[in-house]
Amino acid sequence: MAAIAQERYEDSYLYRLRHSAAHLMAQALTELYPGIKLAIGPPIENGFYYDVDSPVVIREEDLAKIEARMKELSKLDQRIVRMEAPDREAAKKLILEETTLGQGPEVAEYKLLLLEAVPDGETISFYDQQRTDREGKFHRFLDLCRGPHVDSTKEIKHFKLMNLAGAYWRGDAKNKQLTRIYGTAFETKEELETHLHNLEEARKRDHRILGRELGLFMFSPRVGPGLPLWLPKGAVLRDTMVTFLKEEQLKRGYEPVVTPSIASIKLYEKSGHIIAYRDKMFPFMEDEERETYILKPMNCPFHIEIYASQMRSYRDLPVRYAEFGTVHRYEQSGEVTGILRARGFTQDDAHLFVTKDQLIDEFIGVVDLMKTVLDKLGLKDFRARVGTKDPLSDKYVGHDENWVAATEAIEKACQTMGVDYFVSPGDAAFYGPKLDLIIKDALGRDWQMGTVQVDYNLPERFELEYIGEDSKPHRPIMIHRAPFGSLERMIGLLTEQYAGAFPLWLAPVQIAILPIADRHAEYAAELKVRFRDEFKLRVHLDDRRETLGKKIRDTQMQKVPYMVIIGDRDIEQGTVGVRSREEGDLGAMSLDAFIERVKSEL
RNA sequence: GCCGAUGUAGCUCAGUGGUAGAGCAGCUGUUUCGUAAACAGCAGGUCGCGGGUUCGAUUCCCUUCAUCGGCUCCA
Repeated sequence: MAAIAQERYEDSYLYRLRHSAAHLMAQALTELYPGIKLAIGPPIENGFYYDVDSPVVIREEDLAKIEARMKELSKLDQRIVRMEAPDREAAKKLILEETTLGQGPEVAEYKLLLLEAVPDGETISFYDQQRTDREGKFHRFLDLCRGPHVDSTKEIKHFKLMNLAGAYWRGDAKNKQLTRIYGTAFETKEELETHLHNLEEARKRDHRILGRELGLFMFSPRVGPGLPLWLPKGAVLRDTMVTFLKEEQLKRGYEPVVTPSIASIKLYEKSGHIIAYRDKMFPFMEDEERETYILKPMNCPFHIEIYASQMRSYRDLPVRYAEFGTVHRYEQSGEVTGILRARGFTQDDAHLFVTKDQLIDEFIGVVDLMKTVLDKLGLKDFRARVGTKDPLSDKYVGHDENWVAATEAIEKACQTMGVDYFVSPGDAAFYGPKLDLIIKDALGRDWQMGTVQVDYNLPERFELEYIGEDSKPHRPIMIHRAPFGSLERMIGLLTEQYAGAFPLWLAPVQIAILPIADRHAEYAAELKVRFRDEFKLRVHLDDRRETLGKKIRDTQMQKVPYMVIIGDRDIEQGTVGVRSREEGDLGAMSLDAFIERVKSEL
């Protein structure tokens, strides 16, 4: 690949511009909301934000007012000047005396905390927005900041405040929730408009909208939030994906298993989920007279029971149990997002029980399967994340030495497979480190998709064993893996990636037959049977009494890959009029030629 | 769960302190058509649910539920 030296976003003018726009917004906020406490205001991927602690509630309708004041402040052509504090004490003095603009030391609350967090030896810098008014009076807006910034507020011309959100101080839910104001800024008006236009376009690709329009899935308030109902077309899509993966897994030595949706609480006491996962579980099925049952949030304990049901020899390993297992997790109400984040979903789950010596190879095998899956689905834009333990959290189970060994195994497998990855502390499962595939949705949000997790802990808890060559019992290692992650999330994401125009092999309806007039319906119906039974294609016959133009329009909006139009000429000559979703009218061709074309694309 | 916003017909959206409209979809009839919306008529809504203010609430207020954006958390 050509090595074009590309400027990092962090080093770009745009990045500085957005950072300065955040400061400009802070200045406007300070004027409009006396007593407001500024926290942090960095540039981000598509703009910037500033977190503030406001004495009055800031509402969406206030954004226009803030924006208007920013425009005025921009035009004042304030010089943006970097200042460095010689030491911590001087910095503190500046914060208290200059950044507060006479509003009292309490407005500097967060800035003082930020100052404490600056490591020793690092330069403490401030950025000042300065101007002298007509009377010769000097004005400033000073903010503790690493920078860098643009030279004048005049440069900040093309910006827009986007939305409001609550955001916890330092990203910790235990801390106070601040008000975050998001904005975006660009160098030119055209770029800003293009960005806003792209956002509009992205909304049209939203899987929740397309899911309804294309008849894939729905939600019902009588069923409950986050519990999708799969409609016929969505169910076909699921089946298609399941069939594909089952075939791949069969080639790779997986064995199918099937397990129930609920289990006795004893199973989860044994697995440790009851402690680590309780707040994510649906309410327990409790009854004084009977045993308590739990709706399963995970499949692993069931597969473990199957493994543990008999003596295992080292000759049996690796054992690979696969199940499309439907699980239910009580996600917090604010985090349910269509089928990307549902409360009931089906994992393409499997658990591999391996010896220590097999771990790397098996892990490599899983990574290879994932590559195959991503390739088949046409997903190219993903990142691989190695999730490791957060050293500050106590939510994890298991011995440290196992965590270290498992993490090393994952990294080694990635290196062997040539997978580019990044390490992310705190993103491990509670029972072990993992490799996750991260993909962005239409709105640019990251989603964790496929996952591979090494687990030394559950075999320990369940006292799993196999008899080794030495005739002695040994503990197997488990690998949890789900190449899709879940059918729901993967289908939601694919819907957005393809804007609903699924590739031929996945499309719920592959071919629509459109008879032109009633007299062509009988022939069209025969053709439908042939497409379905002889050529094994998913076909829909549109025999409504509508004009051809109407049928074409409706079919196109349903994103069906091929339309086959049947009129007098076709019946006489044994042809079909073909229209492709992407290429439009392809004219008449023989049925054989059309089938050949379709087959070649599958 | 938390912060902000939204909730009117199946969908997209108007609208008002005096109990509601449009387009598309649906139904009926006419049209039988060659590559992105034929024509006409009809029907369809406890204005998310509950409470309050008021002579009167879909409209104002409160509560609650759901949804959307974000935070936190996750496949």
